[in-house]
Amino acid sequence: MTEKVGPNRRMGPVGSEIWHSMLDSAEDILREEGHAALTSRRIADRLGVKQRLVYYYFHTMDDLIVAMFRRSLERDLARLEEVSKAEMPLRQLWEICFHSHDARLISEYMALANTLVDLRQEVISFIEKSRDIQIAAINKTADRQTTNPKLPASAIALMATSIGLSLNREEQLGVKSGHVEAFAVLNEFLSVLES
Amino acid sequence: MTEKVGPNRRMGPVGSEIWHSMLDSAEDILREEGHAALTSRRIADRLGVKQRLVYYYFHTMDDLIVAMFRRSLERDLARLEEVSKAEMPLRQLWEICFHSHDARLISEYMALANTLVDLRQEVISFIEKSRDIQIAAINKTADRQTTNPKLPASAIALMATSIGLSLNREEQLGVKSGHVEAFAVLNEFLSVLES
DNA sequence: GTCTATACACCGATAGAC
DNA sequence: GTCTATCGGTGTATAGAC
Repeated sequence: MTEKVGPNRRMGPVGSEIWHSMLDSAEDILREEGHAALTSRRIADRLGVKQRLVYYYFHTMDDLIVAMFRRSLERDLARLEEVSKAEMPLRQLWEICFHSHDARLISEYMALANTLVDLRQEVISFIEKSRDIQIAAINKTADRQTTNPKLPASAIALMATSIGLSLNREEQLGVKSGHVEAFAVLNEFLSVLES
Repeated sequence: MTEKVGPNRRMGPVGSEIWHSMLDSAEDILREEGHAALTSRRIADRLGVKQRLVYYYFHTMDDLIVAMFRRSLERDLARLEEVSKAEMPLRQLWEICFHSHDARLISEYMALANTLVDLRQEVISFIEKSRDIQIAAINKTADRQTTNPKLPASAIALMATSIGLSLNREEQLGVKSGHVEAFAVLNEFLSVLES
């Protein structure tokens, strides 16, 4: 599993225990201290190892960031797919969308994606895949919709996700205006689709 | 207008021409190259002056960032207030929300606000003020709403802004799923409120 | 697998001259 | 108002030993 990179640079195995530990630490740093603190030295410090070791497991810091995002992306998609097998999955999907994501982490990834091309590709891929899962779930309940005219499933998926993101973000910031009201609207809509 | 800071540090006038030029450059850098490139040296380079001068006009880089955000915040709020004087301002408000903001710049500010306390305060203030303006505008058209039950203005404001943000961001990323459909839904809703 | 040691670039911030 | 000069710190990434 070891791999060569530079002229004299060996690489460690992908997916090993310490490989995961490093991504765990990186994620904690990104969430707790932000992108400016996400450095190879601080990751190593958290684990009690030397900085050099980070570069044994990841070619560059950019690669580490992409690997970190892709790992959580795969976990999230697996969860969405699992939940959407249920008879009436919309409420659970909404719970995942709203509760299981850290708004701060998301905003850090979004900013990083502006300059990191490979990460941007992963972000796009995640949005498209999760939307497809949501659309399929919403379509299961299409005949229960009472709005006139009926709303396309893709529009519902996009709008619900958008609102979830903002509610999440604003709650973390401490903004409250409109939140109770928006929750009520969404709850009513969900009740119509899933008794 | 000059002001003292450290023991031997003079400060330049706030609001002068070069003060604005520096914020303009900073904004360009943030939009085009991201937060990692937003340094005093690069700002100076863009203007053809020396790095030291940036610290003549701003105490710290954090102060510069806050000043930069506050300046655009004030411009935006003034525009929102101006537009909302119209008889039927909702379409114009929506246009501003959707078209006049650079999604990339917003995401950089959001990430910076995670770690920069003063910036976070400005962001919160902006969200609350702009929401209040929107709510007032929506309330003007309350009697035209046909949904049952009627949606609270604060919920409409939050939801519309959220969807606008996401549409904007996703269009810039290149994601298309659900966009045409969501636009149609919003357009229909706007048509009901403003013939 | 983990380490020491190191090259080299860049950053924030300041003192003080012109 | 703008400059030269500089300090101390931190970052990425590599070579090569144990």
